[in-house]
Amino acid sequence: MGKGEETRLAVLDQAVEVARRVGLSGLTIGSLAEQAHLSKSGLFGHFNSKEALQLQVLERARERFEEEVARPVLRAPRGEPRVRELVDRWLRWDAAPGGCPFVAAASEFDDQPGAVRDRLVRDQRDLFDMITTVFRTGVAEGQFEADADADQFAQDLYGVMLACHHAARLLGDRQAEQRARRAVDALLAGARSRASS
Amino acid sequence: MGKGEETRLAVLDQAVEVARRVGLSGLTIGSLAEQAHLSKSGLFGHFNSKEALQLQVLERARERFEEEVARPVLRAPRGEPRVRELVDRWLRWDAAPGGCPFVAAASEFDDQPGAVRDRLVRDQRDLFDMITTVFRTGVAEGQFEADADADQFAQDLYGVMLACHHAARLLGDRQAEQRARRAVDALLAGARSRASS
DNA sequence: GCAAGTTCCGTACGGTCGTGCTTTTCTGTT
DNA sequence: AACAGAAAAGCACGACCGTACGGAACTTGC
Repeated sequence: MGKGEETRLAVLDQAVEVARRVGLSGLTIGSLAEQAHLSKSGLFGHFNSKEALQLQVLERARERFEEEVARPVLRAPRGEPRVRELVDRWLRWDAAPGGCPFVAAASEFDDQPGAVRDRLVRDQRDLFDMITTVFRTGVAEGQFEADADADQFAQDLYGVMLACHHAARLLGDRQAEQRARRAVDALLAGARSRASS
Repeated sequence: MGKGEETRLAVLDQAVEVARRVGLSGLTIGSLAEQAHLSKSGLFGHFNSKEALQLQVLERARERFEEEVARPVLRAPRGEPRVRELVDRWLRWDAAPGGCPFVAAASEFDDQPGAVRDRLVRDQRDLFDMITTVFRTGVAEGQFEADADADQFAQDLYGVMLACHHAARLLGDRQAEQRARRAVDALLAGARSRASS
């Protein structure tokens, strides 16, 4: 890895942290350069446009999410344990200072067309697909009701995470995470296959 | 109402619409002035600072929410009908072009201290209080389990709304609202008092 | 240890931001 | 109709934004 690549990654890692707090459009070349001990033009040279920077920040955040959440989850036993592993890791990811960068970015760009929004939509779709897949695996294992709606489960679970994010972050509610876990319990209880007959 | 007050309100109403799309920090004096057919300084004179403008936008949004959602809800029959009325009106409010202005503002300011954030927290707390009150009324009516957790219900319901907001707005999912209603059904089913013995 | 190429800095430009000041235009009252 | 006060315009400012370009400083391969 050349020197350039090295500093580029360092800048991106820093930028992801900043974006958690101020969002993608809150990022500025100047302040990022300052934090990286670079000149504005020095930093700019690595990206050539602000939009490219934002896209790469998004990509880096996605990589991190896959490392810390998505991939490890697939190593947990199929079905309910895997769902719980997902929730655990997701909550941990979300609890990082500044919260989840995608949540911040999502509400910024949900009405602003462009490459960033497109990328964001793709990532969010992938996330939903990941959830439904994990859930459907549980169905295939016979742990969840055969006619349970995976898309419904995904949206519900996402809502639990968002509510936790907001309650904890904005309102400073210490019990938000605990409530989120209870909500997941209820979700799972509703999906669990009844031992009928 | 003098002329000044009249244009001030017109500007604020316009600003609320804009803030739904670009957030509170996305508001700029210049573009607002253009839309209001005013000069920058002409508009600025009504607020004297951008932060004051943001605060007044927040206040106007709150007024609107109370008119369109909070107050009418209290006229619905206590208990489950009232909860459903809340969900109905809230979904309608949220479906307005640009979505809910508070959702946009909340993730912008959840990590940026200041008067705007403080105001936002207050409003959000009031919203949660409203939900818990509506729910507890249902408990008092005997429609919901006596030991049901109103705070849990509020966070869950808020999550349903947020998930709907994001799925519909960012992902363009047409079925998001329908899923939200199903989620509310499940929530209510879980809270409904069992006709035991 | 020198040449080639990458990495970074200095500086500058046009633009927009929020914000003051002064002056003109409009409103409402007597 | 005249006048006092409010409302809006005009203009200027300093700051910061993203972007561009040329040269200095450093790496790297030979």
